[in-house]
Amino acid sequence: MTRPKYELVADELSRRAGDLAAHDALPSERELMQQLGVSRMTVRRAIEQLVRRGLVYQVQGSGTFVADPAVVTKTLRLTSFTEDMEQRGLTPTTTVRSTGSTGASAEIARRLGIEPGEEVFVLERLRLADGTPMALERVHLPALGIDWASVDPGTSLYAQMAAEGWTVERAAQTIEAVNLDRETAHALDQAVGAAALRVTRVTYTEAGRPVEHAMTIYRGDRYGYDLVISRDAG
Amino acid sequence: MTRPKYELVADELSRRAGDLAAHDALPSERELMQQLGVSRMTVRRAIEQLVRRGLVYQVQGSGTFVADPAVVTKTLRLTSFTEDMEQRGLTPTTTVRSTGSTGASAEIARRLGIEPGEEVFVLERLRLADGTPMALERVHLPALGIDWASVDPGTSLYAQMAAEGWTVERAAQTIEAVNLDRETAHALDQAVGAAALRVTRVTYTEAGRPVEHAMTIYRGDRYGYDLVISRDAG
DNA sequence: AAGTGGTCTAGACCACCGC
DNA sequence: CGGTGGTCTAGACCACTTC
Repeated sequence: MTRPKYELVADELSRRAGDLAAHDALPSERELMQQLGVSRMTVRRAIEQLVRRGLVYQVQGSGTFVADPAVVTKTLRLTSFTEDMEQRGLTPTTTVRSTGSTGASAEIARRLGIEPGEEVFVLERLRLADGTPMALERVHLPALGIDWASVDPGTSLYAQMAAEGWTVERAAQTIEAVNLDRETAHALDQAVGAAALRVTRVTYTEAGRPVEHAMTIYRGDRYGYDLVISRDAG
Repeated sequence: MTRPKYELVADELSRRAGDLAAHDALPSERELMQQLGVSRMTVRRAIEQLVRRGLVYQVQGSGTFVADPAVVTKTLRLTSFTEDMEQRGLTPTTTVRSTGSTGASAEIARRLGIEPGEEVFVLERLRLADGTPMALERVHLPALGIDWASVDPGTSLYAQMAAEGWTVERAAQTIEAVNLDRETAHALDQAVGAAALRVTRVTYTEAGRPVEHAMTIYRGDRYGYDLVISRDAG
């Protein structure tokens, strides 16, 4: 399975765009076909990727131009805590506070698309970055045919699911601001009442099957949520 | 300018998917070409849109299937406060607290890609939903050749910019949790120290030109930030 | 009028799935 | 093996910008 041609073309164009100044024009699509020896559709598909990354922009009747690099390419991606921290240059670690099984509450069952009372695996983990507590996370996992009790809860859950054929693809999140209660404040080494971000996430496979419900409390003084959004909806 | 054919096909397929159950298969691409009298590329382009919206998913060698509808299609879009509230079934209003011009601070200048001290228009607005204060917003606008002082600050700034040829396309946001200070708490009718969301946004045109810097404080007890994100980066 | 991106066609071959 | 989606070609015409 070699890389498709349009990705190679995208790489090449990405390199060229890097050598140009903002708002400089790239060669026209027809010129690129000849230079690179590919069809126009392949050129267009490559450019389409760069447009989505915010690297170039197109103007009908005029041309394709290098975008101003200020926005960077920090597109919104579904990432794990581990990836997230590593991207910030921090070393992530995890302390497991508790594990176990329970019957799903009405709320959790609704969000996971299962019946209330159905068995779910519950996991509470403290997430640290460079040894400092950053977040407290409570995860609910449906059975999925996985023996969660025998899985090391300190490792990546996504990797475990992937090994069993469940590939996460999409997540719906709600971000809220909350004041820390006594217990959570203590776990995060914060003052009671300090502001924190509560992120509630339901993760889905490509087919829309919910495979994880997670509620995470992030320290407000150490964590911010960065995202780039665009006007169209795809 | 009629709607392109692939959008009509996407509409038709969207209708059909609605009549099917989750995980039912759509007709194959080759069958759809014949049924709809279009080429395969047009069919694929239509399906591509539906995949991005999370409505269907494709499995190579197998087929195209209706996704489980639980995720909804609430994709992340760049919206205004007005659109946002209306989507939640609330009536948005705005109170302008102050307007004026000033020299850009180093931080604001950096983010807007202008020189420190360069003139920016500053606008502070209280945003209400059904009469209840929801957010306090401080906006910094670069000149852009627009006479901001003569613009009604209670209306949509994006609409004003669009009228002058500046189309917003993308925004970078940082979401943080903060405890309300005395002044802001008073404006939002909240207790001092209550948790709130601080959203700092820089808005860009498609070409990457910054056209707005906004810092908005949302009441934590009345506002949550919903978003759907996917694994790939485009 | 010439050149650009936007849409669309009619083919082809490849990689993968399920029988 | 046949059928599926994934990639790719070589054309064509349209809508738009620029001169």
